[in-house]
Amino acid sequence: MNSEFTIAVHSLVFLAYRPDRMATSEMIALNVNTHPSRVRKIMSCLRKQGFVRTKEGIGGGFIFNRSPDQVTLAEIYRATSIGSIKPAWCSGNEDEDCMVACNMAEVMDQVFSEAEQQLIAYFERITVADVLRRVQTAQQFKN
Amino acid sequence: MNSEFTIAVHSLVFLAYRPDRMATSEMIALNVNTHPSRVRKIMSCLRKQGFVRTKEGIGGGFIFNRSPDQVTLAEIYRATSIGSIKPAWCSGNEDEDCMVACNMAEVMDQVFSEAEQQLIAYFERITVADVLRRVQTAQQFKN
DNA sequence: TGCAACTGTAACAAATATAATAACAGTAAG
DNA sequence: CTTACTGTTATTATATTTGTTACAGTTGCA
Ligand code: FES
Ligand code: FES
Repeated sequence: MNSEFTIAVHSLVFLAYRPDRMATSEMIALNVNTHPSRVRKIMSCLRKQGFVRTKEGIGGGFIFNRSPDQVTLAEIYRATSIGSIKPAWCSGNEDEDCMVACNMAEVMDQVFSEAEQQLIAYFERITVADVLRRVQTAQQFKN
Repeated sequence: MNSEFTIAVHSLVFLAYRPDRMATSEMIALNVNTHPSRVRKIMSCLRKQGFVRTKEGIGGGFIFNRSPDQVTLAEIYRATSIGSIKPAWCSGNEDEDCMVACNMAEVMDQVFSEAEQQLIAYFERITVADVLRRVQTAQQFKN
């Protein structure tokens, strides 16, 4: 899995945390620890799916467009990283004269696809608000 | 996830498929479609965990050391790829003066770790023998 | 005993994927 | 009309993954 999912979740949690639920790509990038351009790219994706809206021009930025306790990690995963648990590399060889060589790629495809469904089912149970609460809990344990 | 898990599963299914449950790294590599050296590296790992035993020297190779219907994908995953669903890149920054920046990495760690448990729970339900059966089924649908 | 066919392991090279950065057009506020 | 922002693409740097080579160690067998 690449880290777009992580960045998307972090960005939304950060927005949820802000009183006005708004921040610029620069502020988010600083918080997430990456480049503003990368944030914009991923947020642009989240905008197209309705998670956030954007305001261009001066005083603009990204604005959380839904309720943090309604947005699940499953939705974010689907929006940013669907298919990413399956490795790009596939085993086997269709030209080989062996049932295993010819069909393993397809079977592993099924397996990874079902595995991803399990993952999504788990993410379904966690909202952005939950993650923010976990952050608060983690913070408390430091004090 | 890198593809060591895929290669390990494929190799064991291939061994299970063979009447004598034995094959050399060259035969496996041809079937899997990779380099014999890569197969040896991964099989060496499986040997240390008792999935296979090896015979060096002439007429040697890798031998399935357990019953294919007793070996689950969960065990293979744990042996080869534990921790790999979590991306290496971590968001946040401990030095930042923000609760979210400081704790997201830890929280996402938890989330990915729990997600991986779900994945493993699913893999627990699939054996090498099951995968071989799926291969056979996939083959039938081609005829 | 010596050759041939294997595994075990490490080192290196090539290919690919990921992340960072730069650049610039478009937009809105003031 | 300038400033602060997003949107998007292109490029570069870095990290990861895969392929390949090399060679020592092991075993069977003529
Ligand atoms: S920016 Fe990569 S999936 Fe949206
Ligand atoms: S060879 Fe990579 S985990 Fe075993």
